[in-house]
Amino acid sequence: MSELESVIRKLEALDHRITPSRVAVIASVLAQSGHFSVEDVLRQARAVGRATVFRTMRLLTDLDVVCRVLLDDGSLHYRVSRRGHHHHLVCVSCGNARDLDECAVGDLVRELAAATEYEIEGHWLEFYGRCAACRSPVAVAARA
Amino acid sequence: MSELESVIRKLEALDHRITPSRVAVIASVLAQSGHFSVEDVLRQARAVGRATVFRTMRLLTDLDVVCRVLLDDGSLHYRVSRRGHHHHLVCVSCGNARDLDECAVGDLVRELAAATEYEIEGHWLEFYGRCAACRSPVAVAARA
DNA sequence: CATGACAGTGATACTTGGTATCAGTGAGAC
DNA sequence: GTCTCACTGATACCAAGTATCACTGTCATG
Repeated sequence: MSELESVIRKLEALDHRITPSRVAVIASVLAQSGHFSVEDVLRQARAVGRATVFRTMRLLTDLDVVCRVLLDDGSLHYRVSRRGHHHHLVCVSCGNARDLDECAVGDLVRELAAATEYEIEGHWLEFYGRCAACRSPVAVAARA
Repeated sequence: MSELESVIRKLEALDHRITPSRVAVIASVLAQSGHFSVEDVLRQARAVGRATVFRTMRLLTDLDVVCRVLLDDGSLHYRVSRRGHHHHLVCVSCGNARDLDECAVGDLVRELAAATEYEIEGHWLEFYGRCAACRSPVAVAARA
């Protein structure tokens, strides 16, 4: 079963209709490498209305098909989500994002809950850095 | 020395002028309890132009007088910053934010850097939860 | 088949949060 | 006095996202 089909099954399972517009958006999303903005999807699925793209992105977010990535300039991007709760490490130079295998703040959340009497419901964690490729002398020279 | 004076000194030290508009914005910022939006400041310093408020907020952010707080609805707020790098725990019910004493992901950053060959430059970490007051039966009953 | 309900649609107007522009102002240097 | 220049407010603008609305395709029912 292709990824596209599997997303479509998810939609069907929740009584959402499978429409050409939705398929176009989903296909465009799945074709993205790394993280992408709604604009990227809009550009690739020109036939689909702006509102529909936003609506479909929200649907996909609710279905955990994509997750949101907060860039260090404050802009919101998306990324195909192939696992559950996790965090991202975003290269500020080339823009690539990689998923971190597990959520490393679970212990922290428990400690915090005990220390503060808050009931902790969620958290945002993103790391920003420079990937190996962007740190290599070649890349550095090319940028200069 | 009042907090206001101390902020003014910081500005002076960096050759920024002390103007009535800036003083009004800074006073309004310092008067806020917890986190606040630019709109809150605009509302309290009506005589000051919109652009100037935004400009001054950026100045204060650069000077570490305030820090930015990302709310769980994605909106950006500010908070008077009385220490260095730290994170926030925001109550999703009453909106109060508290500072966490230290950045708990320092070790994590070092581990990550070793594991991924990224040079890690920064991170965003915010926790969302429900504070003790908002979890108390009285508060729960009052909300119902 | 008719028809009615309704999820979904695209165009478009709007809102929100923030930035760019620009002519004007006031304080200090000379 | 006058020149410079940081700073100002008004305003136009921009990007991202949402609300509205008339329309469409699908499906269940009579």
